[in-house]
Amino acid sequence: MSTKAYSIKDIAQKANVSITTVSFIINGKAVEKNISTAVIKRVEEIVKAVGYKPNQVARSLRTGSSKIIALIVEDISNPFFASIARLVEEKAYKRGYKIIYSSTENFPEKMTELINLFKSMQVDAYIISPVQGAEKDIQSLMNERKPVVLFDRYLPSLAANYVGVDHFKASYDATTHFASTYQKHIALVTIDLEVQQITDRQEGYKKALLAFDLPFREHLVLKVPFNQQKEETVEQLVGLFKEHKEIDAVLFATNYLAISGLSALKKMDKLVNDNFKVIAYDDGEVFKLHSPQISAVEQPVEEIAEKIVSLIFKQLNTTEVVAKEQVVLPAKLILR
Amino acid sequence: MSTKAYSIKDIAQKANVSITTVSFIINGKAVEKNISTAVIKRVEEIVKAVGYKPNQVARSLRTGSSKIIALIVEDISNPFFASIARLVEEKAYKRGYKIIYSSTENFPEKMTELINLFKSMQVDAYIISPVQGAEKDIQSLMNERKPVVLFDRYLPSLAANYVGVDHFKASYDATTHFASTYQKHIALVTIDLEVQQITDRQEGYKKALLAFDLPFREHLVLKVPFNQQKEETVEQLVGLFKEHKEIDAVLFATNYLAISGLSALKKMDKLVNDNFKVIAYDDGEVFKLHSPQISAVEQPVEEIAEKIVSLIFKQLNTTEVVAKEQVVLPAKLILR
DNA sequence: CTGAAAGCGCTTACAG
DNA sequence: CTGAAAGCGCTTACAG
Repeated sequence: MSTKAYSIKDIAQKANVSITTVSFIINGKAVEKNISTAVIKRVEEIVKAVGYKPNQVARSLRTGSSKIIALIVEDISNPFFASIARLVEEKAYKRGYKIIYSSTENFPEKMTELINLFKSMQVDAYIISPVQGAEKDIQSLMNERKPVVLFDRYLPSLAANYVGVDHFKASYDATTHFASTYQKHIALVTIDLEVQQITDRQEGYKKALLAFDLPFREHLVLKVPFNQQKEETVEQLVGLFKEHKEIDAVLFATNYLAISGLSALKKMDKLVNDNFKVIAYDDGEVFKLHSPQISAVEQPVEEIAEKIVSLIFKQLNTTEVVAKEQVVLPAKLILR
Repeated sequence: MSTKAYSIKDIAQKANVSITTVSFIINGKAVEKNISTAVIKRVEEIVKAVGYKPNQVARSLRTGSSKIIALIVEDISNPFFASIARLVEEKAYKRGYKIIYSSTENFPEKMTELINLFKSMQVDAYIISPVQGAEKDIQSLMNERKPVVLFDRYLPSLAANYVGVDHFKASYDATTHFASTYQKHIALVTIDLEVQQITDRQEGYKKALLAFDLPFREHLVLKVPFNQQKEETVEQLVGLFKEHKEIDAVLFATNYLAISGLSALKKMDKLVNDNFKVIAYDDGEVFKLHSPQISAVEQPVEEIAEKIVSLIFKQLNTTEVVAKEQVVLPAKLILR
């Protein structure tokens, strides 16, 4: 039963040629190496007959390339990351690469550990949604000339490839939409992380208020602690809405904050309508099926994934140093 | 800049010992092998100083173990699979294993290809949500004594480890709930796959009707083609609800069917209430935030993941043949 | 047109 | 208490 896998040696023996010849043939170098058609045919038939697959581990050890790409995100089950994971997998697979993933839960130590682990696995390239404090680790990867693409979060101190969304514009547009429909007390619900893609959203909100001569009111900006339990966030939001009855519009800076927000409203029996408008971040079925439907800032997942993969393979396909690119894609404001 | 990684040889040289000694020390066999404390200390200090990490690829080639577990599902971005992926990753990571994933999109050929690929990567174990027609491939894995755990879908012809949910009981209970609140025309919306976990849901529905002396009406069961576009499904559902105005309850057999169903209702401006009840499959924020809230059959994701991982490691931790287990967990009917 | 041999970085049976 | 050496399964520079 327990059929030991065939090795290149077995094939060579069966075909009565050297393993060199077999290697050339299975690697498509037969013609280049002037192997006779008779030999090629004989070897290929044996390969097919016994179902021989070259041992990738041995190949990796010899070539230094594993055909594996690491995907490091905060949480693979987050719908945004799960979608990216799916699309990236599909695109990489077509090019003969597999994806190995891991979730950092936003811990820099976990990030360090993961990168070391992946290094020792001779992973060929890295797609990373970085945490604050991962700069040295990522820099070390780049020093070793490993293809790296950061996404979602930007690390300003790092000259790295990056694919993300224009969060400033997204929240500027969202806030502008509120202001242009004469909402006067626009709240922003965000998290207390000092990372660029979050602060950008706050800046966009501020600047849009300014453009409409609306005052920036500190107390209308709620910064929810990162990693806080949902129940607690809902409580905080109920508090905010009760305390500031003048609020007539809310922009939520993340998907899950918007979900907590809608839960809070449901709890309070408060309706979303022209006197209380809502825009969520990242679109999803939740928002489409809500009554009324909820407007949302949609990140272009397909384009993000495509860009990530193309940047990775641009590096993988050359030994030269490729100029770093920072790609910022527009989000789409979907009004409902 | 491009610092080549240190090898065991480098460490041995620096420490003035053989690579054998270094190997024993880094593998925790120093005491067992009676290495002197002085040597141990010297080597450990050098290892730490240069940040040496053993090359996993070389180790894999030598030992035949990669410390990688393959996760093969239909679609990693499906929330159910994404949650499982997350939990399995976390649990495996704690035990020193990493997860490599791939989506089959329900194609048996992709499944075959993936398994061959993973074999050549010397993956240590397999967690698979199988497609119909993958029996031989999975059997070949088991013949090679690779730990395998199937989940979500059961393949009756295979004596394999399996973790899943009692779908018969889940839909029996859901239908019973409808019947006991005097709904008379209970529809079932399912897909046209002849896999056990789907047919079980139909059987549960049928048997529950029978128990309440309700007739089984063919035209109240809609079998949506697998892989059909959402828009088309919504149209079909609108058609069903319009044509059969007598329907007063609907059980949806999957998460996405329920979402299509709610979209259809929204489109028709038809409300969910005591005259038209709905139960969805797999719980989620969509159902909690819907107005009114939607009842749902919830699969115990945490328990499923825990059981999968424990079955995998039971096999990984022994060389003996472990008796196969079929674990069927109860779903939870959440009434709202 | 084809092959012998070195070497990728480890682990481990064997020897002393 | 420690080391020399074989070998895991490949690829490739070199030789003929």
